[in-house]
Amino acid sequence: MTVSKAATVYDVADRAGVSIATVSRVLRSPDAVRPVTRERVLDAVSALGYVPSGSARGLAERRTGVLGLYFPGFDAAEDAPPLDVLSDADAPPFAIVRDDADGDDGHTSMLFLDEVLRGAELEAWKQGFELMVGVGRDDPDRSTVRDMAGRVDGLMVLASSVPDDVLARLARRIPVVVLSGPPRGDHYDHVTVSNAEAMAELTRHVLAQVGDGPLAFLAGPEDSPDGLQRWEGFAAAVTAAGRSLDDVTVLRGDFTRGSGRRAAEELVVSGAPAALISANDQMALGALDVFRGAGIRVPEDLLVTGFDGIEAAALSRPPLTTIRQPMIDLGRAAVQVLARRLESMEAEPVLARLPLQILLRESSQRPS
Amino acid sequence: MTVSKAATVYDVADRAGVSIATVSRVLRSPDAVRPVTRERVLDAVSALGYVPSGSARGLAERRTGVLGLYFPGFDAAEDAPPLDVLSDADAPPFAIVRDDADGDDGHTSMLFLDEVLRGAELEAWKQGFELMVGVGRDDPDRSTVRDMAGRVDGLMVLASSVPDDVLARLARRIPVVVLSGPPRGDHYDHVTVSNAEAMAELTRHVLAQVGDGPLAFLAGPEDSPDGLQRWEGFAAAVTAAGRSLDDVTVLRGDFTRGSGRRAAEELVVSGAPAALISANDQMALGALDVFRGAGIRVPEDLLVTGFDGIEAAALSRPPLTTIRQPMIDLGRAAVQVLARRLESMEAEPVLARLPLQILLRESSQRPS
DNA sequence: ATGAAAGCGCTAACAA
DNA sequence: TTGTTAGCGCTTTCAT
Repeated sequence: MTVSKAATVYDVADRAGVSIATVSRVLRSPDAVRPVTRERVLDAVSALGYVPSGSARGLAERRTGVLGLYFPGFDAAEDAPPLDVLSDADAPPFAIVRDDADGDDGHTSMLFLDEVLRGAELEAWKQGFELMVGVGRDDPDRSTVRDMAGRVDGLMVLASSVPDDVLARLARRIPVVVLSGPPRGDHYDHVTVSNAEAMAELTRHVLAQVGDGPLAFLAGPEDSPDGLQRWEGFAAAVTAAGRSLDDVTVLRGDFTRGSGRRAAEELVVSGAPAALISANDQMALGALDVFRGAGIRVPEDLLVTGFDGIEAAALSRPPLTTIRQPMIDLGRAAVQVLARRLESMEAEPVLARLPLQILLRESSQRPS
Repeated sequence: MTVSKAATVYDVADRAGVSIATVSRVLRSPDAVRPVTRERVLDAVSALGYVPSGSARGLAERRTGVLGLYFPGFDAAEDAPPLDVLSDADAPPFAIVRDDADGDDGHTSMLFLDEVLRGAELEAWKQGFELMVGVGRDDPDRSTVRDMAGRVDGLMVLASSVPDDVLARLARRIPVVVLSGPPRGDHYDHVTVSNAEAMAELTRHVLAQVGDGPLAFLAGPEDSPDGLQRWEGFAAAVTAAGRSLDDVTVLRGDFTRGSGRRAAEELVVSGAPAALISANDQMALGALDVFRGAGIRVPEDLLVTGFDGIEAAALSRPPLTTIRQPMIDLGRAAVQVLARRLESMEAEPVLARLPLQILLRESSQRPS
């Protein structure tokens, strides 16, 4: 644990017998320095294990080279058990668990965020930025995101993870790009996807098979913008096909597997439709479970589709047709937009839309 | 895009009619300031949309309040397609894909890192730190991790993502904790798991069922420290049971599903053992596929176990017994260790070992 | 309770 | 090509 009190430019300059300006030059524009001098400086640098202070640089340069990515909070996190590695040193090296669990809800939603993060990190690296991440929690004064805003050159904010007023304030200091979700005014750049259009297309695909057989839609919570857009896409396709929405059985869930199961049970009781369009995968998977149990065959008796493209959707039986968000590309795109913005603050606000992938799988293909 | 040139303490001080020292006080120790004054300052703060500069703070305070997390690179990333959102504005809103893919290799390994990250972020938040993330890539001069080191108060490094010399150098400036993987000397704090012990325990569990029936071990690549530790745990349990390792059929794979399949095919030809212990889940899953195809029943004819606890292991048929790394806790523990270290540089290096979870599932339970 | 002033470590004019 | 020097925006003694 020998952490010496960090060498500075002065130390390096001393040791190399040059001025601090020369040290700085060697690091930032090596060619502006005579090779011999440069060598001497570099030697001093490695001898002292010198690493420039990001804070000092940031202050002098008036830019940090860091981009911030801010996520909505995943509830359960706050009350995670108070792990304490340091005290229980002699814990057993393993624990045995009989595991009969069947898939956890909630957990999965994170996977999307992970992918966005990966995309953002990749692109940030390509563009020469570092990445700082933060998660929105029930922070009374939103201090985290504000702290972040003070440390980064630009901020990427996922959907509704930051309330409007806070966002507006941060945007006065640094550029902000809003990711995924409905546009939030023309003061920010946006990167999003065409939820409604893709859902409409998928609905057309289903309608083409079921003709005017009975339809059910499994909706998300009322306050979900995504859920709403998906419903709108569905509704548009249905009406465009000359059918009335009154014929459609609309069930409301909360995006969890459990709520999907409950909805399906209702359907089983009231008589199964020809197709069930779900606003997300989790609910569709829950429904699939129930249908299997009830002896309703998918896709022979009933077509089912989801939305999101989670991994479990590919592994279900039958594999679930779904629409996949290009999460990695969302992250990458956000960084690109931000990087561009950083170069020209005057340009018009951007609204980039990324294409969704409709993954046709067995659950929506009626056997001919 | 109205990004004004960021207000500073001076602006706030002017507007509130106080000195910059008072502004600073209001923000850092509000009680040291008379309530009326404080109000006046806070008003100015929100009127101006003031957000303190992290760089200036970091410089003055000599600590940034940021922790760094550095991952090994996931190869394929570098040559990701050169996405360009800004140019193709009128791309179609969706694409239709007939998806018959059966599970992708490689991708999954990332999930672990994601969880570590989540744990680290959670704990960083609890401890009042921000988190910066970086991925190790084939960076000639490792500039990314060095940049990070210059910006953070402490660094968490995953396994072998940073070469020894670089690591040693960074550790001269800031505390470093090494996560998961074999200890790398006593200059760093470590947080890791007991690979070998857990594998030994799992092996005992299997041995208890197969008696002295023939055993096969599906090993990872030779140069994998994890793979090695797992083999050692297995070997220890086998010898402790009074059996010779010469009886064991050892197959070598590369941690991919494909290599698991190939190994299983060999086994099918040469005659299946009573149990197959695999060094990771992917390979075990590949093997499971082959056995099913060959009409070998798991667990009736053959027990199979994996290692890692990936999601697909819970969804396979039969569900795969495996050992799960406590990835979230690894992340949390790393932050805890780092935070502790930041308070006392003199304390002895820590080596924290987290317990693994042995998840017993159908694939290793011979029906009685 | 508040203000004045000295840095924190670096970059970037400007001089030499 | 190299050195001198004035900030960058904040925290923190030390006075008052």
